[in-house]
Formats: sequence, C-alpha cells, structure tokens
Amino acid sequence: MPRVKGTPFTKGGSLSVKRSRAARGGDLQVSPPPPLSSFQLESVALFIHVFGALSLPRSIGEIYGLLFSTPEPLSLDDVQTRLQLSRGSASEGLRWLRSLGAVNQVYLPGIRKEHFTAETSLRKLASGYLRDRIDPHLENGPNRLRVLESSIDPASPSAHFEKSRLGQISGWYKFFAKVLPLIKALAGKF
Amino acid sequence: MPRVKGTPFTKGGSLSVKRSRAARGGDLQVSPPPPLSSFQLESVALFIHVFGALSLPRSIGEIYGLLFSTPEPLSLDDVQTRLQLSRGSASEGLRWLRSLGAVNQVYLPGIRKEHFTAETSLRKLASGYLRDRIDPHLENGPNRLRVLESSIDPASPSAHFEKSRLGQISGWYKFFAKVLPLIKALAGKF
DNA sequence: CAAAATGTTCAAAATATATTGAACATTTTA
DNA sequence: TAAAATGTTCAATATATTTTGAACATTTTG
Repeated sequence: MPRVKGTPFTKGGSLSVKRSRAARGGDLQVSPPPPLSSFQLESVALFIHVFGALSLPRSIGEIYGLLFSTPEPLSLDDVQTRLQLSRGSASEGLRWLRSLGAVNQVYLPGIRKEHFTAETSLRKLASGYLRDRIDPHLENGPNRLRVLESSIDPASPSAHFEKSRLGQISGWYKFFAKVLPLIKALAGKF
Repeated sequence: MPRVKGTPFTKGGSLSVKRSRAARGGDLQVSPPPPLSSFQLESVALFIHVFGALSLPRSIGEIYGLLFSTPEPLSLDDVQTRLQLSRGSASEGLRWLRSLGAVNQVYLPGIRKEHFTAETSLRKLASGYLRDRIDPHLENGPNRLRVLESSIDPASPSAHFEKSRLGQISGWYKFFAKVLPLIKALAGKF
C-alpha cells in the first residue's frame, strides 16, 4: 500500500496550458500510471518495512521495493509515475540508493533516460550500508577516545573509575573492528 | 554539550507557593543542579552521538551517558536535575533503557527512590538491542515470505522472475539467522 | 542555435517524532 | 487516614525529518 497520504490536488491544476512533466514524458501511454502487480505491491510494502527498521524514509523503501520486484530497468520517470512520488523524492531517493550501491545504473542502447535496477547481492548491500552508515562512526572512534581520555583529571578521586570506563569503550571499538569484517565475509556467501 | 535548546523559563514562576518538584526532592542541597564533570560532559556527548547513529532520541543518549560516567547510582530526580530534562523524558527514557537492559535498577537500603546504573557488558547491551529492535522483524519473516509468495500468479509471464526474487529474500533471512547468534556469541568476549 | 528532454536542488509545506509538564496513580510515612 | 513522596501517562507543543514542486542546470536533438 504505497502512498496512503499524499496531496490529492494542486492549486495550479487545469489552468496551466503546458502539459505536466509526468504527462509529457516516458512511456508511450500517457495518463494512467501502470498499476502495480500484487507482487510489486507486496514487495513495496515489505521494503518499506525493512528500510523503516533502519529508520530510513518510506520513499527509499518504496523505490527499492519497486525496482526489486520489476524485471525491467526503470527510469526516474517510471519510478515517479508508478509510485506517485514527487520528482524530488524520486531523484534523491534514487541517488541515495545508488550511492549506497543498492541500485545499479543500466545504460540501454539508444535510450536517453538513465535506467535502474535493484542490486540484490547481500554482500554489496551489506558492505554499502556498513561503509556509508557505520564505518564513519568507527573511524572517529580513536579521536573520541582521546578526547574522552583527556577529560579525565588524574588528581580527581573518580579518575580510577573514569579510566575503567574508558577501557570499556575501547573494548567496544575492538569488538566492532573484529565483527564487521566477519559480517562482510559471511554476507559474501549469501 | 547537553541541552542547548530547552525552555529556560516557565510561566507559573514565582507566584506558586508550593515548591517545585525539583526544588523539593532528592539531594540535600536544593537549587543549583550539580554541574557535570568534564568526563561526564564528554561522555554524554559521546553517547548522544552513538545513540544518534542508531536513530535513537537525544534524551536516551544523554541519560545513558550520564549513568555511564557516574560511579554512584542515580535516581530519576538526579537524572532529571543534572541533565535538565523534563520529568516525562527522564521517566520514559529510563524505562526504555531499562527494558533494553542497558540500565540496571539498584535498591539502596533505606532509600525510597529507585536508583539506576549503566549496564556496560557488551553482551547484555547487544543482546538487548537485538532482541528488542531486530529479532521482532526477523520473526515476522516467514509470514512475510508466505504473503509474498502467495502474491505470485503462477500463470503470469513474470512468475519465474518473481520466484527467483523470493528465493533471494529467503536467502537474506538465512544470513541473519546465521549471523545474529554469532554476534551475540562474540559480544560475550568483550 | 533554440527547443525539448532529462536530471538536480532547495525553500516551503507536510508529516513524523520527541519533549514538556501538569494531572493522575500508587506507595509510603506519620 | 491524610499528607507527602515517588513514578507514570498523555495531550499539547516543540523540534526534526521528509516530501513536494517549481526553478534551475545540463545535455541532446533537430
């Protein structure tokens, strides 16, 4: 069930002479956006849910779900029309997914528009996500540890306690340094 | 740097005769909330960041950071006063952390108020987080797979493609079923 | 080159989430 | 039992994030 909310009507409306972007471009048949198959609908719902679990916006889930459930590569306009998203959302969502490596660009000979397909290799998905959303935090780790350490006054009575906490955190970083590569490696087998 | 925003003054103010909640309770000295040490300040900043990476609210990070960096158990009022949080945030934040297992209740003999300390065992932290925020999604997995499968029309020309996608997803679930216990096990060593 | 097609950006609006604080519930004390 | 202490809840408000859409930039076509 994509797009329950949305803005059902715009102010400009029928006054405008030049056709809307959506009405102009893309597929040959114009007005009625091709309805989604039930497999597509279910996939979109599933990925809205999955991406939501990672606190990612609904539109991202919708776009990935659509591409995942569609055999042919789709263009920006296809995505926008079929999901009834705004141009901006479709563009930024696709860009985000691309930068993560969750969506691949496909060049179709003789066709202007860029087309996209879903990347389904778990290895690529996982490593993209970890690279973009987890690793950066870990890279700052040593820095943060140093700052924290320098905030300890060795003369203070709590210095001993604070040092033990510092040790704690540094252990956590080591854990992540060990476990992340392991996850990436395992993901390669799926 | 906790609480940059916040509401610095209230309307009722000095008219009210009965002392404010904060002024009444808790520590012996009344008005000036005990200032945080620099180690505490840095810890709060660190955990706001860490929890933020998991898209969790700032107040949760503040509370955990304070408890983490404080040797003595703190009461709800202590937390509220030192972080300048609202009563509701402190209460709900502590409850959330408790339910996750990230905060332990401590009963101090002869003292009414409940007191809390930070749980620092990575095993407990990780398994609490996974149990509350990840496992539930995986448990729905088989269900979701079944729904998705039943949305495939075997007669349709895309049935073959859709079945392969279904297989893909079921592989992903298997990956998680394999990797999560592994993470929990490894966390035990840190 | 001008017009059309395509893609991106970003300020404003819509939506979602977190925080506040006062009312309420419960327990303890005297 | 009444008053005080403690803790929770939740409607209202504040804050943050997402979405929209029209303006803009860039590329391609004729």
